[in-house]
Amino acid sequence: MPTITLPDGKNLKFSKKVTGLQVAEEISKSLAKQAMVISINGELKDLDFLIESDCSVKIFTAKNNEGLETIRHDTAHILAMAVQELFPGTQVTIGPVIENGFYYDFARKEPFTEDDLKKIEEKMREIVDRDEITKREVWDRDKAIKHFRNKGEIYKAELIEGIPKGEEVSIYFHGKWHDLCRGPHLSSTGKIGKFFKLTKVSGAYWRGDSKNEMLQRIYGTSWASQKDLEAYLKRLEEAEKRDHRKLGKEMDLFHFREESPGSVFWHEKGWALFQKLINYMRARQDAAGYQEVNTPEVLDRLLWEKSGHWEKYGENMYTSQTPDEKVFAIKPMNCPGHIQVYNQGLKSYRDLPLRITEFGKVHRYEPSGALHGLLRVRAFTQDDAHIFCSEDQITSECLNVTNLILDIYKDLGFKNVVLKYADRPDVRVGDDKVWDKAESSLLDAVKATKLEYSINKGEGAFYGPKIEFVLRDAIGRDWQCGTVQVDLNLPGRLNASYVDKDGTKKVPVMLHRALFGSLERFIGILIENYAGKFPFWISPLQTVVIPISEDFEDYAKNVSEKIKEAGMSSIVDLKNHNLNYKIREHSLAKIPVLLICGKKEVDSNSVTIRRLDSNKQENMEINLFLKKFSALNKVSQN
RNA sequence: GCCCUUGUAGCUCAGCUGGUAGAGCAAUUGAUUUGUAAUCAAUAGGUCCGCGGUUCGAAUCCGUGCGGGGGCACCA
Repeated sequence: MPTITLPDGKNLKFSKKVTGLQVAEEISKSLAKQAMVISINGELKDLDFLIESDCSVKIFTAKNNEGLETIRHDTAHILAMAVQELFPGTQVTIGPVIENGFYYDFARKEPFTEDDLKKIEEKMREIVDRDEITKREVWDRDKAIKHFRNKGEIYKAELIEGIPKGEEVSIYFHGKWHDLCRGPHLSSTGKIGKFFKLTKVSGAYWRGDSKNEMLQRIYGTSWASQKDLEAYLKRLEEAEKRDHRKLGKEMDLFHFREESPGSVFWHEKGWALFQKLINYMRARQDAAGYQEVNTPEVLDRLLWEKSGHWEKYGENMYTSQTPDEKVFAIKPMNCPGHIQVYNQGLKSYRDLPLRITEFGKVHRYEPSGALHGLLRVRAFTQDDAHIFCSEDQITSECLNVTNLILDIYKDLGFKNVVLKYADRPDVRVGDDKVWDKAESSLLDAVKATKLEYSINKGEGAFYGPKIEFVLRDAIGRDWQCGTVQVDLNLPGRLNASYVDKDGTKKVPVMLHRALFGSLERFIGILIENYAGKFPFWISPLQTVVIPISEDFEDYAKNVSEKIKEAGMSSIVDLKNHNLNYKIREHSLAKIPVLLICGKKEVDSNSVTIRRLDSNKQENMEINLFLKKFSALNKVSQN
């Protein structure tokens, strides 16, 4: 005689055992129709789960996340079903729900083609139409292992072997086809709907380990309605339009080429952007008490051996042998160089904290498959700094850095930032006591920001705990940029020291810190965030002056010169094209401000302003224009 | 690095089953002198990614190398 408590606190009494579906029917017919899954005391179950005793029940429809995820999970199942119907002999492995969709990994010799994807999709629709009934059975472990092994499903058999003893081995049937699965599932394949699409095929290692064989992964997306599906596909299209590789080419910012994979050839405009960011950073760091230095790009192998990089990071390092047969490495990091600068002259506790910064260009031999436009390169410029301090100064220094980072992100248009805090990994150097201190100091700094943070247990570097700064862009994507890491290792290894108050020599703590991370990467993110339409102050080409006809060329040139004198960038478009053409061209090039000069402007010593993405025209006296836009050219105006 | 896929003019792309390449835009030249998102015409432009093979003949088929793309792994 179960009594069922609903989320609103109401109780339903039943005279016998009931299924989730019956509970839904009791509430309303439409709910029963829309119901996807239920949860019993917080645990998700199938709709036909038989409720025997008192419990609290929630009923989920496609409008709930739980319902939507079940739809996706079911879509993954019918994908596997369709594949095995079309390509007998293909083994199924795992098929989880992921953000916006699902995938399923298959073991099959022949690769799936784009054409196969279409066929599979058709077959999936057919399976939905067949409306196969779902049935759940609990099997004996050994029976299940034997069953799948006999079927030739060795991966499934391996998965069952991995299920802890005592846990149920549940098998789900959709008609005759069945699969090992935890569930829950929809009551029949017809309930999934047809708002899905297979999106791509790729390789994926069995159990995510590159030592294992490679499986074929089919990705798909699945939604509660056609409208949702279309909206999602539209979002993908929008993201594609913002792709920094595409915009970089269109806007003539940079290019890549075969001779140096993963290294950027910056063009004039891209480099202007780069320089603006560096100049901005330089001013910010100056104000924050940093000293900027510059250290060699090529350093003797001996130093890298001493620092530990040769051993731990060697396979990612470029090396170079000189005619005298010495081996040098091209720096993958700036830290050893900065410690060498620190080591010049005796340091006292009065010198701490000592903040050394460098826009250092580093080279890392990244795996070819990892390269991705500006976001993952082999040569990049870090806005790197190393702060040498005492243990007591860790918290306040971390907090300084954090505040600086947040402020800088805000200036660049990113207001939504979350933190990730990572503590000691299993393999690490240093005393546990020192780790305790470092971790709590860092965590204090995290808490002091009052920002949302997550803890990544055991994900810290081998030399110390770290904070990572994740910013969210205009279309909701997350990017990891800045970082603060405590280093309990390197200063000692490279003999850094200071004389403390009591006259004894101590090893300073070193904080690694990057704000943007990599300038290259950050610019990639900026391009995508703004879709190439940068705020005025960082726009690489801020104004184009357009004379209406040849008669006004001198006037236009003069205006352009004045703009440059006022510290903004400007060109004059003297090409033999009409005004419409030029406006279109420069608008597509995402120039923020177009200035039109004709008779009217000459007569009144003015310009007519047309701003990007607006067809309003504003006439303004030249000096006023210069004054107004000079102000806009400062960061604080954004 | 691994799996799949891809490489044709400055750019975007076409080129069926093998018969030494084509469009639009851009460029150049000329005409036009233009008031807020494409004025007209002419001209020029290519080692079809590199190397090797099959073939009478390869952009096209095969092998291989390099690069790009999508994932996986990697991102101390």
